Formats: sequence, structure tokens, C-alpha cells
Amino acid sequence: MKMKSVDEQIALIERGAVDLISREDLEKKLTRSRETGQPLRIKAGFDPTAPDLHLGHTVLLQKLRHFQQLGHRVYFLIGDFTGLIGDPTGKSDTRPRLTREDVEKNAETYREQVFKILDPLKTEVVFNSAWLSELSSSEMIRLASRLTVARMLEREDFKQRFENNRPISIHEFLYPLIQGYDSVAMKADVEIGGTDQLFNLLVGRDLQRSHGQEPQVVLTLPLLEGLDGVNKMSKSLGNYIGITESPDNIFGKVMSLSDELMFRYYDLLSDLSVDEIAVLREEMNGGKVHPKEVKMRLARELTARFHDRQAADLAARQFDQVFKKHELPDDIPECRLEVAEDVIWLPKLLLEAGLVNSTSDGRRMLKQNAVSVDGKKISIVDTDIPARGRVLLKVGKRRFCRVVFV
RNA sequence: GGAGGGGUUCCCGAGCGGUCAAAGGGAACAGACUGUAAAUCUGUCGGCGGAGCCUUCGGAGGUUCGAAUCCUCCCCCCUCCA
Repeated sequence: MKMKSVDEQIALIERGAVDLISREDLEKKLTRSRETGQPLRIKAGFDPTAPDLHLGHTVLLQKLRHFQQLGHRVYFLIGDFTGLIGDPTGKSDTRPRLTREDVEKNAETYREQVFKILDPLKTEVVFNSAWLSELSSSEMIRLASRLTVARMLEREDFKQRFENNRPISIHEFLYPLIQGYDSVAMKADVEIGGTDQLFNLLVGRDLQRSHGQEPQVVLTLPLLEGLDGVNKMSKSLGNYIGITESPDNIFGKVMSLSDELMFRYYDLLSDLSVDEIAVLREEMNGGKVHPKEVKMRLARELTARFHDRQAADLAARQFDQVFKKHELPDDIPECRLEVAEDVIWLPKLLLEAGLVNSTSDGRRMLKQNAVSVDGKKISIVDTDIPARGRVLLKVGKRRFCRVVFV
């Protein structure tokens, strides 16, 4: 296999990256790799508790893919060891301790999803329990002696929590160490992570050095903001677009982004070149292209990436149909209901159809003029619907259901 | 180990014996306006066929006609001292 020149490789690697530590190290490694034909070992760690990948993850995955395109080898690390212990600090809820089976299952889910982007032939999925469960307590202590508390408190989130009197458990200090030790065990050449990982990644360098290894190159990528445009995309915040979501959902969620955020997504996710994106932005600002068109293009691209071209086109058509022309989508979920009486109270019907959370909720929707039955707005709470045949229910703009009485 | 301050509805945070399903903000949802944008404005935001009733203020008991509010024990968090 013919490898690209070192400069060409660096250009691709650097695209979209925030920190590269250090460029010289990378150059050295790439040069050597080119000479020996030995691919670099690229490490990226993932949490075993949240196997549902979203667009935020894909920023990282695309970068890994770049490395693969350049002929290098990706080590997809699943941090099952910490999962097995169970992390009690989660800011909100204590995380459940995962069983071996859970971890296996999650890993399997990862595999299924990750290869929508990564090249399976150049990817190795590894688990850190493989070496961490072997680590003795005395080795653990020796590891812990390599870093000081002051150094730990340099890490932004620790520092903030410390200053704001929020708790920090001792074992949290262990995480950067463990993650760094992973790099030692894996003999990583490069480790990739979000910018919030910078500290942990650097610890890897320190530990490798103290273990007599050449330190890994650290590459950080921006964190993708979630749908709210403020917080980073995460499942627990509910501001995410999952890569296994339906075409309609992916498309719709992208369309709901603010214009500002849209270009952020273009920058971090799109396959368009930097120049193409610049042109697009210019055309939009100059009024040559409607922002909605620009957004649709992005929505199409992303939908197609996780499904296919046709699905994306269909999603786009449905989108226009429902939201622009205010028509009905083609595929309205259908549910069959068995009702004892021959009429059913509307709030109850909405509840049964799964369109509202409670009859109280249903009443509210009615009062707010958000409900229509067979295309007719209804705002009277005390409405009974004949329980026969089929009715089309709509709540708000996008909750539909066709009820079939049996 | 000692002294003090806390745990409130999805989140932050007021309330400190009745007028509390609990102020205010955020999130969310709906309506208006739109490009399902964003921003803005308005409304809703525990459950019950809506009458009042039921369940909620860390947990368990208790005092009271009445408790998120007072007392006791327990659990958890923070601060200061050691």
C-alpha cells in the first residue's frame, strides 16, 4: 500500500482538530511509519455504559476514519473495567454497576454502530479489563504516585468542582491514571478524544514516558453542541441525534437546528471541504441561497450517511409535506384499540393512543387548541368519540396516530 | 473526632405551622410569528371524566385540629477545626 506523504497526512489529520501535541512527534511517527510500513496505533476510548452513538461521537469516529484512510490502525477501546466497578459519582444518578453480560451486549451494539463509519478491517476492538484486572494494588499505588493532587486539580472540571465545593471522589482521580495506563498497555502512538479529554490524554503521555515508551501524540477534537446549541451533545441531556434514529428523525432534528449551529455542524460533520462550506456560507449571507435550503442539504447529507440516499430524499419530501404544506406524512403510526363502550372520551383516547402522558395532559392539549381529530380542530375537553372505524389523531405539529377500533 | 450549614416537584432555587400541588428561573410542551429555524410574545407544566379528592418537599416515626415547615432517630452532601 502506498502511503501519502507525511505532509499530506498531517493536513488531513489536523483538519478540524483543536490540539495537536505535538506536531513534531506526529511528524516523527508518521515518517517512521512510512519508512517501515508499520501503521500507527491509534487509540480512542469509549464508555461502555452508553452504547447508543450519536452525532457527537461521530466527530471522533470520522477522525479515526481519516487515520484509517491513511493506512493506520484503529484500536477502539471499550472501557469496560470502569463499567464493571460502577462509577458512583455521576453528577446526578449513581451509575448502575454493569455485569459482564451487560458489557458484552453493549460492546456488541458498539460494533454494529461503529462500523457504519469505521473500516472493520482496520479496526480492533479492545477492552481495558484485559490488562486492568491483572493490575495489582501495589502497581496501582505506584501508578498513583506518579501524579500529584495539585496536578490533578489543574484539570478544569476538578478545579471547578473543588472551588465550588462540589464533591470529588478519590477514585475519580484514578480515572485519568487508568486511562493513561491504557495507553501504556496498548503502546498507543496517537490518542484521540474530545477537548474535555485533554488532561487525561496528556496523562497518557506522562505515564508512557515514565514506562520508557515514546509518548503518544495527543489529538483533540471539538465537542459538538447538542440541539440546544449550548451543552455538548449527550444522551442524558436529551439534546442528541442518534445514528440509529429513523431517517425522519435525523432529518427533522437537523432541520430544527438554529442557523448559527448549522454551520458548526457543517464544520464538524460534513464531508464537504472547508472551501465548499465557506462558499455555502457566503451564498447564504449574500441572500443567494435560502438558509432553509442550506440546512436541508446538511440534513440530507447526514441522513444519507446513516441510512442511504433514498431514505434521505424520502425524509426530505416528507418534511416538506408535513411542515411546509401542512399535509400528512405517508407513514402514520397505526394503533389498534379495543374499547368496551361505543364511545370514548377524547382525552382518554389520546392517552391510549400514546399521544399524551395522562388524561390531564390530554385536557391541556385540548384547551391549548393543539388537538385535531380527522383533520378537525377540537378544543372542547368533554368530547366523546365514537369508537368504531378509524380516526386520525393529531396533537401539536408532529404527533400523529391513526387509531383503528377493533 | 468536634462545631456549624444543607437535602424541596425534570434541573437550579424560594418557602420555615394553615391562604402550598408549593414563588422565581431554566428545560419541556402547546399557541402566535416563521424557514417545524433561532429569537420573541402568550399559555401550560403531579394524578384522577375535574367535583373535589388522592400522592409529592432525603427516609422512618412523633407533636398538632392542621406539617415542606416543629421534635426524635437514621441516610447523604458541604464548610470550618483536629
